[in-house]
Amino acid sequence: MASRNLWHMRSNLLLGSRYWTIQYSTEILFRSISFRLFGVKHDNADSEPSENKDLLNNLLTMGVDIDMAKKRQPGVFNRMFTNEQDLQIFLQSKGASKEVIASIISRYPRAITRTTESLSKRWDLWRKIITSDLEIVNILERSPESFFRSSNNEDLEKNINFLCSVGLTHECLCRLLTNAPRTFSNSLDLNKHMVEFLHEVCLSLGYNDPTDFVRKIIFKNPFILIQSTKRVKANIEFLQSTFTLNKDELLVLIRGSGAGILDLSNDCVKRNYTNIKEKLFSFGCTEEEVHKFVLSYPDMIFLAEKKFNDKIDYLITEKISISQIIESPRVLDSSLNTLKSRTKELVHAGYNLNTSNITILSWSQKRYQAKLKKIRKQHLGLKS
DNA sequence: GGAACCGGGCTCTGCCATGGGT
DNA sequence: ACCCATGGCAGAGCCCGGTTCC
Repeated sequence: MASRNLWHMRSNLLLGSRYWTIQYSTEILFRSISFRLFGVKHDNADSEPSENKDLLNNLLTMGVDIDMAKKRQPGVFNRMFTNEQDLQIFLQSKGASKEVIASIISRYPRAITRTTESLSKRWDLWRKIITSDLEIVNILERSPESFFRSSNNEDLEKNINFLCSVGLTHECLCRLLTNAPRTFSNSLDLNKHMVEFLHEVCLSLGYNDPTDFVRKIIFKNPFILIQSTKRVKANIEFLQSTFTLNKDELLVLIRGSGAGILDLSNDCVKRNYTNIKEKLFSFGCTEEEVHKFVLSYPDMIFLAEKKFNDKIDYLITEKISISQIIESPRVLDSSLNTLKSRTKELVHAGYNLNTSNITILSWSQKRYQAKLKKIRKQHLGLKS
């Protein structure tokens, strides 16, 4: 997933500027909200509304991309009161760099409408779960909307209590907030709704410990609470009908290896699965083989058409048979680049992929290198 | 000792639509 | 008429290593 890979880049960019803080002065903390006395929309469309000048100047000084901000939330620019300077001071005190703050406001301008008191309270609630300010800054930089979209701190607090009552450990809550921060900006009702839905699914599948079920699913798939029940329901139905699973089999799948694919958009699941099926049919596989193949490694449904086909086609060109692939579905775990470099190295070392085991293609780097070394040694021994 | 099995670690935002409030 | 809060959607992998098995 491209967006997931970007995360590393983003955190690296942040590293350079994250290790500095500003002494939090109470004088600064309790500064009044900046406001424009005549903060109503100007009638004269030709001239820049004078009431916006302070705001625009402030934002420009802060390095905010005003065009982007205006495009995203134009309403913010018509407000009488905004709080950009206090927001900046607040975030700086938490260790956010100027660039990060500018990026946050550019992407989620409504952030400047929050009061320092509200921000401070919200921050403290997040700090109940996440132990360091910098980690929170990191999340905000990734996803400003998750923190700023709601100012309902009461619901946030109730959400935390609710998720605790579901039986999630502190560690799990931390993972949830780090990976799916939107979960905590959901209304309490929305989160409850999903948990109730999962309870129902659990009971309908004949498992009488719904709490355990929900805990397992959230552990396996921290993103589940930011999906719609409609989406999750459709995906469960898809799994059941496509693979004609009985209750037990479905239960094992969705709280195990299939938990992740509940997040995918329904079209995407169907599209990717159809592609897998057609691709394998084109090599003469039966429907039964396709089912067995996908169920043995459901995550392959994450693979978009191009990636899946490219990997299969590449392996075939390397004289690996389709039956070898469906016997070892986890080889598709590896990136195309890994598959390419390893097949080349192995062939060069005298390893016959067509007659030997191909699971080596998906081993961890450490194990793979150790094995490759032995293969090379063996090959040299045979030659001499 | 080496491979198979299997589970886990990382990891989800940015945009649009809509209903409610003023 | 406008803004805000919030629900929902599209999008789309790779790697590691502990334990068990032979």
